[in-house]
Amino acid sequence: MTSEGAEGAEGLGPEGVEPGTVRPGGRTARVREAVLRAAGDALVEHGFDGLDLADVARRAEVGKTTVYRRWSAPAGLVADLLTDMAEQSLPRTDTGSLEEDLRANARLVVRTLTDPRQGALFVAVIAAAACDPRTAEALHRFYAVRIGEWSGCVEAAVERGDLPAGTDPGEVIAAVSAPLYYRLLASGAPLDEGAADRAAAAAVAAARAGVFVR
Amino acid sequence: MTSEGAEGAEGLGPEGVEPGTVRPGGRTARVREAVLRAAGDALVEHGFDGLDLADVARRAEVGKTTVYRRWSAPAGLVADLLTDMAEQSLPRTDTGSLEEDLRANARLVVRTLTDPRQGALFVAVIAAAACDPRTAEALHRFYAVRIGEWSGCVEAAVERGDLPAGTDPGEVIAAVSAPLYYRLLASGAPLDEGAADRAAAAAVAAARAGVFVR
DNA sequence: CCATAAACGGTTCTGTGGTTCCGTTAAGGT
DNA sequence: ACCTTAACGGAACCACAGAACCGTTTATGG
Repeated sequence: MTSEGAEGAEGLGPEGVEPGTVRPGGRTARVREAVLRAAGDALVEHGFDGLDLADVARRAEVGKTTVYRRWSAPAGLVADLLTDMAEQSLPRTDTGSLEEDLRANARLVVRTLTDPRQGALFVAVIAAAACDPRTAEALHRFYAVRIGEWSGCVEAAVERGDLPAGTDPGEVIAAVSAPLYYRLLASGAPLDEGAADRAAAAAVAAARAGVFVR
Repeated sequence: MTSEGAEGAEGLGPEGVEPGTVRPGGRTARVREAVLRAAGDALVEHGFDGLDLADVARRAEVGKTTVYRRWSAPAGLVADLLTDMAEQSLPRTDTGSLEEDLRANARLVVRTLTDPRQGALFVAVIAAAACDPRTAEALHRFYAVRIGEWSGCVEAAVERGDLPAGTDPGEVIAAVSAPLYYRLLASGAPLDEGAADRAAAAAVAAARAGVFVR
């Protein structure tokens, strides 16, 4: 600390830069990975409101100071977890039939949401997003990625004249997921294969009717 | 309390009965009302994770001991708030046209969810439900009531042959709300009148196609 | 109208979630 | 290979959410 000219030193900004941004390699990356995995486990077990950062630190075998310093609040940790989840994408099916593709998508969503681990994780993550704007932002990005991944099969359907020209692919994909999430979060109606197939069929019917034409 | 034969007295169960159940009149009812109102305000302002029971007590001008005793955890308070919300229902429209009715419903939902107070309240309440099973239960009951209230117009449409026989009214109503809640909670897509009208149109198209026939 | 105890409410106490401090380890530039 | 300092980690510390205690108010049955 001998020759700093402008900002940075002490007392000027509340914090210089986010920790983990200047030296993101080696140890830092390893810590992040371990903490995010531990956070996922903790969320599955205790839900969002039961998320204890000290517990996460213990699971990750990391000092709790580190967790508090890098992610401050529970919501921040979940937000980071979400950006991580958005990166690891699963490949979509492409059968050449819109019904089939959307049904496959719907069933995948149901399988995910009813899976003991994944389902609990999604519920917790959505709870977190409903509590914190920055986490909500991260969640929106996550779904934008997921919707983008599956838009292809709708675009193909439009291409081959199976759907009206100008149909918004994202709207169609979202229309498939929406009823399933509504069951999960709001109505509590059962999430089974029948629900999945109905969701897909409803989206197809609406799309064919031109409801999603921009 | 002179001649109770079996349970009740002391030391048997951890707590005899829930406070507020034996003498629900007068003061108790007044307190409940004030606390629920205050809880609503607090939820709107700070969200579910920022819900502080002491703060609620202060707003309601009630001892914080009372709040802790009667509702124990924040989630319990929200659950009670939800049963209260389920009771005050708004009347639905009945224009005689399925499209019109569903569009009115969709627009009402959008108006509710985008209203600064109501919207925040719903988000907070859903967050609470995503954190606690008993609150989730209360939320499911709430939506069962709301869906039941609007089922009439679908039943009428079936009656007059506007929809296939055997169409499940609840499914149709849920199909209207689902995309709107999906936007609110998951995708973050804008919640405007266009979205409402599309949601209603999609539900109608799917229902006409017989997707919701039991 | 009175007696009983249900429910309320102020105060005090405590466990713990989160912060601060400071020494140690190891990225990353030269 | 070496030096600077970003980032980690243990320990002591603190504020406050939530429980426990006990006296006061007031529903409710007779």
